[in-house]
Amino acid sequence: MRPESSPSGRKRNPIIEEARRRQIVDAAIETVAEVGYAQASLARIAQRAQTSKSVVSYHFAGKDELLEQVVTQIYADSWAFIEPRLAAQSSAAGKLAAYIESNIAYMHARRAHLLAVVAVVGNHRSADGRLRFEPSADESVLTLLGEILRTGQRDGEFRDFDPRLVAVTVSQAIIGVLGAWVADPTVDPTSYAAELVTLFDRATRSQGD
Amino acid sequence: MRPESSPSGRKRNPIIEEARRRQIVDAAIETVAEVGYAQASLARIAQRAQTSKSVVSYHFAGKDELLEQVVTQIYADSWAFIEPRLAAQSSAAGKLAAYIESNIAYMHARRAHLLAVVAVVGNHRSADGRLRFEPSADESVLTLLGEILRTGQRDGEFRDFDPRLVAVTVSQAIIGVLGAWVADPTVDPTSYAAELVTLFDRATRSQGD
Amino acid sequence: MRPESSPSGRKRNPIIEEARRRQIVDAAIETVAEVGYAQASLARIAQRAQTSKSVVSYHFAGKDELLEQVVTQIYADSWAFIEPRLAAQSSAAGKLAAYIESNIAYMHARRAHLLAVVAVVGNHRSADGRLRFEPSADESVLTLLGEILRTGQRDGEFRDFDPRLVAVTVSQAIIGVLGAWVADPTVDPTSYAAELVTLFDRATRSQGD
Amino acid sequence: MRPESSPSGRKRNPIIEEARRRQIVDAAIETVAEVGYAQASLARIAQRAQTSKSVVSYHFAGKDELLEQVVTQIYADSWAFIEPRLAAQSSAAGKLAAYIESNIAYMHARRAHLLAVVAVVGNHRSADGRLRFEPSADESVLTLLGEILRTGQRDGEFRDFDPRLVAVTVSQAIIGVLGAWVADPTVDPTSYAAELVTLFDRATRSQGD
DNA sequence: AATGAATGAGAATTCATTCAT
DNA sequence: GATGAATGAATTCTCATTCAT
Repeated sequence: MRPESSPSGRKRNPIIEEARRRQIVDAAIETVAEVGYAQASLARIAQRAQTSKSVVSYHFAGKDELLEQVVTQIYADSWAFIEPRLAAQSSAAGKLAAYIESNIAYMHARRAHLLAVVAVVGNHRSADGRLRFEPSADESVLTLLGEILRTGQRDGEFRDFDPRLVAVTVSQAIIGVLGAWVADPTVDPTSYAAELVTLFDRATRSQGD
Repeated sequence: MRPESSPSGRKRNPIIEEARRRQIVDAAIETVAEVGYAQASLARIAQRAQTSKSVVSYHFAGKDELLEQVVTQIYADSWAFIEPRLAAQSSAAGKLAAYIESNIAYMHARRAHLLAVVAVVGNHRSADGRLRFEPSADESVLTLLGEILRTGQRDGEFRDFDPRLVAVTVSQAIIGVLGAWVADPTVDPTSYAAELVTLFDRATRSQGD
Repeated sequence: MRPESSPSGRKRNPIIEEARRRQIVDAAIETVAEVGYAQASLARIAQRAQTSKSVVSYHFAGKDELLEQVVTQIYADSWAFIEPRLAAQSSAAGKLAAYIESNIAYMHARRAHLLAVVAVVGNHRSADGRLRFEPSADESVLTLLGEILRTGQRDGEFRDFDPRLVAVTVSQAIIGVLGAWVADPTVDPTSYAAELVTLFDRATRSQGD
Repeated sequence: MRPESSPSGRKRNPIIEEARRRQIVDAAIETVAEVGYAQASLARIAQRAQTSKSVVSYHFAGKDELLEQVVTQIYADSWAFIEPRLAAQSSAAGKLAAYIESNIAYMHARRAHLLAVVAVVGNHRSADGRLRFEPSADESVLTLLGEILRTGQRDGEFRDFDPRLVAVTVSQAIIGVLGAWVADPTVDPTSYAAELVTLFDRATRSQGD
């Protein structure tokens, strides 16, 4: 439950404290990316962070909190990258394209982040045995995509389809492209992203366009 | 999801031996589906198979071989279901639709198989730390889809696109639909499958059609 | 949870199994007696039993079950010693004296048992933080003593007093004598037991006697 | 429960220093009372004292010194309560009754103190593994009781018995009454104390009385 | 063919203590 | 005088595997 239980507020020395936490979270990301979820022990994470298990335990309530931070941090980072690129587009089709391309671009530059989120989100469970995070694509992402798609339909940009299905499909397609690149580094995610944009453009735009 | 034969595995008393192995593999599938890859210990699997750990160890060289059998068996089963449905179609578009629909239909009827393959394929690693199976969509599936798509392009059914990208996207879309259903059982995979067929039809067919 | 989870009944090889469990319980008794409850780790117990921690974990579901066995076994052993001595007496006063003397005699011959029960009963707690056993003197003992005392009152052997208070006092007096002996080995529990019998005889017998 | 003065403990800034120490000792008492000796960690004690572990470590040489203070302080407090009540009695029988009643009255009003002393005295050990305090009833108490009893015997108030045995028995009886109350709060320690006085009166007074 | 017993490695976590500031 | 950060030892427990029978 966080270092000590100081009577007053939350953090005590935000400067050092937060730096250390970040360093450990980064080590956790790299470790999970490299050896996978099941093999990512606190010992290994600590080793990569160049500390001992107890330091990790000091800064995080437990493995659970650490792994949650991994996901939370990656979600926040990626959203900070994607959001302005979305905002720069006015049409629904433009936003959809920006979403696909910025997502792929972000992860293309951060291979470990990609592997870590996928691994943690797909495996991390609470004590009751249920997955702690939404499987594969998180709910808020689907909501966001759903809104873009629905807006496009209302404005006549897109044809009639089930927005949730297409949202799921877009999400998975992005992961697919990234997965193909991870499995075979000669794959170019950028050009695949462009192909994906074309593909979904055809799949979604209304007849007349 | 994978065209290949099931065999391998040296036998001792083919008759009883194989029954026992099957029973244990089934228990492994259910266990992984229920508690996830990381929590699926031999003890838990043995418990569900109503035996003891040593029996499991006796019939399989180790946990590795057992989990490989899990994937191998599910690939074989699903291929036995899908293959005839593919063969019944003559056009590339028909084959593509049959692929999508039969894949989803198979897993729709076998939730545990779906969860188990995804979990094992995404997590199981050899001693050197590399994934034992191709991540998310295995190579032979992509090869098969790729051939269908290329044939369709050659025959003018499909427009010009990167067959590998579309193969990856189709594969992932199927997983996406199934994932949506697992997360929310009110989702109807059959109608989603139909939507997916439409979506990819639009995305792939050549201009004039 | 016991070794494995064989499909059939409880124990598998009662002969070896039970011997090993007994050996470990004995080691636990000696360890707790020697180093106290808080310092009695599974490692230390295993060491004294000339095995490894994992053997202990194999035969007992956990430290909890082991320590419960410690208490259960000592209660059973001591009762087997005391019961016939109680039965040999017909009067309530005789039974009371026999109870005091046989209790002290039993523990006098088994110093480690005495120290272990006291330590475990006074310290062992369940996850919710409550003591697992009745504190200091267990309920069934008080019930038994209470019945003897009440019988004596009904038959006119004993004066009028609160049977529960006297039961508690007798119980504690026995522990006191044994504690005095443990702290100072020159104390003779046998003669103290005799003194105690006299003391409670005077304290309980009805006026006229 | 123990005639002795509280002092010791080197001071730095007597005024604030001593207040802080007292506060921490109180927190230790409550913690031990609530969770037991083995679970009373410095972290938990600090938490209840609304500070951090390092503050505790700063004010006390270590956990050992803190727990010793717990016992010392309770002994001093209880003696301050009991002593005047003893002094008010002139006869040995009166002093014995006053001892029993004031002891029970003190602890009746301070449940946490009772639980804490019993727990610490029965468990706390020095590095060599020996109990730091005399087990269950400490020596000075027995000496005091012994003197009362011997005086009573010399003056003809009490019959002939081993004063040490009776001292031990009285001590344990008091703990027994308090233990019964702790286990079952409906028990009334005051009336049990009165019963105890009667019981020991009968058990100790000389024949003719 | 089958299995109960054993085992050592490694898991997460808690602990009392120290130290630089 | 006070404390946040760090740390290494030790805790219980689970694991996959091996072996004698």
